[in-house]
Amino acid sequence: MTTTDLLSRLRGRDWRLSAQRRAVAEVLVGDHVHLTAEEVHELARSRLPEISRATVYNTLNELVAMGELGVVDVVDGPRRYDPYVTAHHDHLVCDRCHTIRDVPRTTALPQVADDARGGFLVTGVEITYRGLCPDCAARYGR
Amino acid sequence: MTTTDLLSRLRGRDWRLSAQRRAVAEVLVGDHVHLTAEEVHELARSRLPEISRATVYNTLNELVAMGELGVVDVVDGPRRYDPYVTAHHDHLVCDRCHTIRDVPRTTALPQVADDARGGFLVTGVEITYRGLCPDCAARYGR
DNA sequence: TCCTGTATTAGAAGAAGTCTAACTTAGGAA
DNA sequence: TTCCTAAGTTAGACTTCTTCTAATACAGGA
Ligand SMILES: [Mn+2]
Ligand SMILES: [Mn+2]
Ligand SMILES: [Zn+2]
Ligand SMILES: [Zn+2]
Repeated sequence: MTTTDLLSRLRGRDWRLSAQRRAVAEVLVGDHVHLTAEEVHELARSRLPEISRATVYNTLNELVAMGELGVVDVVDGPRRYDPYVTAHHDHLVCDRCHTIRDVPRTTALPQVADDARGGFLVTGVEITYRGLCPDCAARYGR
Repeated sequence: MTTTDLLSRLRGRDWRLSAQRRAVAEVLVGDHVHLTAEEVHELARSRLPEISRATVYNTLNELVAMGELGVVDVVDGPRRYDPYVTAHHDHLVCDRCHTIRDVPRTTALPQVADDARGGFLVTGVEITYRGLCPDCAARYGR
């Protein structure tokens, strides 16, 4: 199953697609990618050397606000941006080296009990599994 | 049901309980509390005016490493510290004002499918519901 | 062409957390 | 008691990550 990629989705949007924004979008390709802003900047520069850090941040923030990009927060270290928003999936995060791995969401979506919701409007749910990646488990965990 | 509070749990530990550490622990009381380091510092100062920011951070980090304190990351804004570690529970986070509400974990723990785990050692799982708190929903949401 | 709002830029500024090096303290040994 | 040592504390510098600012560039419409 091929999911529509970020850049194609953006064409169908009312959003000016400048050279800078295109460079950012072109870099965020693939379903299992979790880049930092710094990595996006680095990669975008290889296409458009003069692109600035501010524009990268601006663009990433806009894409997140548009729902075209997800954010994964690793607690330690910079946020990561996830272009795979077309299907729900969860994340496995290594507590040691902060590697992220996608895992499909098999279980039914957990729900908040009505009596615990207390007027809160729930719009989404994130499941984060924590542990040690194979490398760190070998070196460290038992 | 009364859960044992942080300070009582710490007495049973091999951990020197200085005046500073006690001030931090005494402030982290209650089951539905999610304070920032800054807030902890502020409150601890009212008990022990000379306590420093470094000590507050040191103590919080140690308590987290000891498993006596949980961390909640709100994506935007500083981390929050959660003394309610005696029972698993999940969090409802307002995307607008970053208020956190505890919700009991009703559903069975989600599991990572064996074939997706790929050698990853899973030690925990966090479920975060996102949405709008009652106030923000009234002001913004539909 | 000119105008106007949007986009981009470099660098300053801000927020959050960590580190350093000096100082204090509390026990234990002598 | 006095001395010694390890652990704890402190102020403030520093790092990292992100946002802001103010100047400039650009693009599309009148
Ligand atoms: Mn992902
Ligand atoms: Mn909680
Ligand atoms: Zn790892
Ligand atoms: Zn809110």
